[in-house]
Amino acid sequence: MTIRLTEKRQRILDVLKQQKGALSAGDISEQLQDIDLVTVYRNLDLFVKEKLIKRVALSATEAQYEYQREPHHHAVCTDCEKIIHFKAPDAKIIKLLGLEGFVVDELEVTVKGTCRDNK
Amino acid sequence: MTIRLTEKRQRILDVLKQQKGALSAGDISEQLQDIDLVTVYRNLDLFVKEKLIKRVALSATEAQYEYQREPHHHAVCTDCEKIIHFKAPDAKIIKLLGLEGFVVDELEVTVKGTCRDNK
DNA sequence: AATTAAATGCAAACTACTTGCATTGCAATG
DNA sequence: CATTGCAATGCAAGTAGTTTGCATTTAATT
Repeated sequence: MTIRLTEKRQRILDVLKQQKGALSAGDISEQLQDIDLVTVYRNLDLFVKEKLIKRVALSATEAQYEYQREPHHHAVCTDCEKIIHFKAPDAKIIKLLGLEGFVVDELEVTVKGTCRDNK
Repeated sequence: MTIRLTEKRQRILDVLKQQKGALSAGDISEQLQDIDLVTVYRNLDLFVKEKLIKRVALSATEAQYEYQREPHHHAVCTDCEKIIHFKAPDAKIIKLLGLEGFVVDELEVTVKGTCRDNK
């Protein structure tokens, strides 16, 4: 399946592309006042299916989406709420997990703690 | 701060304690018909603050809560939606992450993939 | 027993998200 | 170039999960 990259889709995707971190549907809609929120939702779903973006579960209250650059993980600072992106040796970690009878497609590491800024 | 363990709180906590996996507020409310859903929500929030239970972001549509036994991680099967709990050598993994200037309090590993049952 | 504060329930509000349906836009075909 | 058809969008309304306000009950303290 290949998707049609309409002008509105392009612009929604651009907002995510320009953003370093994650955005909610509402955040995106605010930046694109002429595009209906419903259209934003529908296209975010589509982009996730197409693996152009990723839905991340960092907020408890709303879904957030990130443009899919190289895969990476998240460190959430419980003091300042800042989210740090980092890479890790995924293959090594998966080996450490020792999961028998489970084929890993995707690894997601989230750590909570405090960043140096809060000392 | 220490909390008062009322009868209803006890019963809400018991439901979670008996459950191996995670439950939503609605799930719990169904099992405790005489306790108002609002009370369930309020106490779940309280338990999370008290670190008696943990809020996990495994479902996209609703919050789920788990009784806090030993810390563990989750493997989500994308075919059958089953959630497998497993332990991992957390200290070793944290070392592998090489996070400079970030003090890790909590490690959360989630993997997505397929379990043997779906072959 | 009287006082006070916390816990609970009910109704209503609020927020994130989804669905139905009418309209518009676009692409392919004759 | 007009016609057909389907995909994309918007609007309004609906749904689901969660929160808030307020009155009432329960429980601890004196």
